[in-house]
Amino acid sequence: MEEESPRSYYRHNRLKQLRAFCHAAQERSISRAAKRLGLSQPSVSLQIQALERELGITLFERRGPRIRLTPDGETLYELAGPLVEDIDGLPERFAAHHSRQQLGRLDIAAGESSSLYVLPELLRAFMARHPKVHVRLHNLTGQDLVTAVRQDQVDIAIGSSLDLPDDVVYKATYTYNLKLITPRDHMLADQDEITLNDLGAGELILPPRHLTTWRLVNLVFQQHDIPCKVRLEVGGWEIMKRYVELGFGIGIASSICLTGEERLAIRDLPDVFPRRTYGVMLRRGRFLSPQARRFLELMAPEVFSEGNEWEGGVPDARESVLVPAR
Amino acid sequence: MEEESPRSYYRHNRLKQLRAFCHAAQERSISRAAKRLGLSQPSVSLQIQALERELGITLFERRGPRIRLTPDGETLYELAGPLVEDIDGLPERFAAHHSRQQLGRLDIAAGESSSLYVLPELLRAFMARHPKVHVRLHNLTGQDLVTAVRQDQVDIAIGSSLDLPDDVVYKATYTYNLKLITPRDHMLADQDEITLNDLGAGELILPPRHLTTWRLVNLVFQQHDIPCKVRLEVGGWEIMKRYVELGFGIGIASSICLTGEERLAIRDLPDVFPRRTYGVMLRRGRFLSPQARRFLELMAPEVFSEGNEWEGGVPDARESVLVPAR
DNA sequence: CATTAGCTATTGATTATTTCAATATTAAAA
DNA sequence: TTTTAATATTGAAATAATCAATAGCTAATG
Repeated sequence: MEEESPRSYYRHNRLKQLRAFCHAAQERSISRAAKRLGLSQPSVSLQIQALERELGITLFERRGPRIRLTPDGETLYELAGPLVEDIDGLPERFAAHHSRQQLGRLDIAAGESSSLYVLPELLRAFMARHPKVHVRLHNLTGQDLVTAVRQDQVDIAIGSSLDLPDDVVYKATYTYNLKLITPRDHMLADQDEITLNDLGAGELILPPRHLTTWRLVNLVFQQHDIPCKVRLEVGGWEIMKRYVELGFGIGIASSICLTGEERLAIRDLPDVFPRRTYGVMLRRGRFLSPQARRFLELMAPEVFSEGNEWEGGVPDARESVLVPAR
Repeated sequence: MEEESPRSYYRHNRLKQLRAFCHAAQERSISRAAKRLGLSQPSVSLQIQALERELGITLFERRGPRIRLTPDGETLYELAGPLVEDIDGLPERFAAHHSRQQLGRLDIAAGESSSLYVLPELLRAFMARHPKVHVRLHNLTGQDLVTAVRQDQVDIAIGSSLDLPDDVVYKATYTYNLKLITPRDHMLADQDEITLNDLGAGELILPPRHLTTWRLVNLVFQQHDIPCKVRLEVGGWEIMKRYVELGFGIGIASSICLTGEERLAIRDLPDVFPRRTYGVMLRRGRFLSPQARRFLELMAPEVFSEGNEWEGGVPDARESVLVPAR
């Protein structure tokens, strides 16, 4: 009786059969069930017969114009009734799930500077507005950021990166300059013009190699063929500022990490240093969760507004990180 | 976009769509899903497309030869996955439910005499064999017994009834005589022949009017046009026996309730009293639960054996209660 | 006891849906 | 760039669902 191929196992429209059966069981009448289902009576009758034939059981006593559930029918109704209701109510339940967008998770990858200086304000606003979203902030740097985005380990990444693969989109949202920081009593603090040579002359304190700034600074010196003596490589911006204050040397830092409370002299750098941007990295073509979309709207409404090219679609524009934003 | 008629609401094969979707989500591949389902790749692809169209959402990112679930897709998979599995596993779960026949309920309606003298032995055996069946013994009499059977309030009824409607089948399983019971020192205890007139002469104690015996006795006296003086009507067999012992009169009782331990004289009645039968009442055409079928097999194997006309079918034979069984 | 009312089953033609083979298209990998 | 391996599309064929008409059944009614 039972065939083997998977094809035959899923045969016919089992749901339609069960629906016909369940409604008939509830109404205690095939005709009424047909009316409720918007079908003809023979249609419902045949569905139930097919179900009985395929299951090899009798579901209804049929004594002329009356039908009654058999014990088997009762059993099946108990099993199938909830399932049919659940499936037929699926669109509504889905919509409900979808509409309370407060729920869910948001995974953000960010570098140290983003985490320290860019995100706090943003996250405060976002979490206030979406108190039930569970946010996870992953600390990654450089290429790991890109990898996390490519492999869907996070919804979005915040940071700046020099070279991006084709399938990652970058949207710059903040622009910052690199600044020279020196002790207040340093020679360069009052000097009119500052040249690359002044910087390369020594005493330079740089952030760790895996940060974009390190690579950027190195790139500039190489392009201008100017040697660059580095005194110290430190583990982060706050540490660099501290060592500059203490007179260990001069540093090049993103203006983003300068709050104005430091006891430092802050000077512009020569124009050869490009402006840096911080922005969002997304896997190209990624469908964003509602939470992620909300976050992006909050972060840069003019770029990620509801209903623009991001809406459920494939982001297409690319921007070089080395080109100033706007 | 959404139509209103119930017809359009249940349209297409929603289950097939969800099945295609869920398998594709698990396999992360439409082709592999198709293979598992025994379908062609375009078939599954089209099912998923239809589902997306009808739900108005995108379930998969499609970037060339790769697909990934969108957030909406993940949500739907969480909702629909279990449902699809449940429905596709329904035949197995049904079979499982069906095979552990120990479970379930058995509703028996019975009169006082059946409950007191016929059923205990039967129920002990049945309950020992089917320890998990929940048995409910309903105490009803006369027409209520019939009503309960007709309205499916009980699975079966045990008792004897004088007139049965067409849609109730009666199967006699035990035959009993009516007996005359008197005090041991009563005049009739030693009399050779006992006539109707002897009985009607007075001192008769009868059971309550709603019992079959009462109607039967009355019928016999009426048919023979013999007056019958009743001294006392009591509430049950045990009570009647007690009052006869105490010398209040003589009684007519079913032999079924005479255990032999009574301090009574027991005499046969004139032949004009028909033999009574106790038996099973069933609604004609009723599909019996496995429990009920087991009980009947136990009660009268020769009548209700596995695989005879009762097997899921319509019992057809009728028997008059006034015709001696066998 | 025949009749009616109300329901279900059956049938055959019709319609809608699903399916497949062949083919086009796509994007990543070689 | 070509290859590869996946999905999308298409149009025709197979399959399943549907309906109108009708037959059959039972219980209730006069």
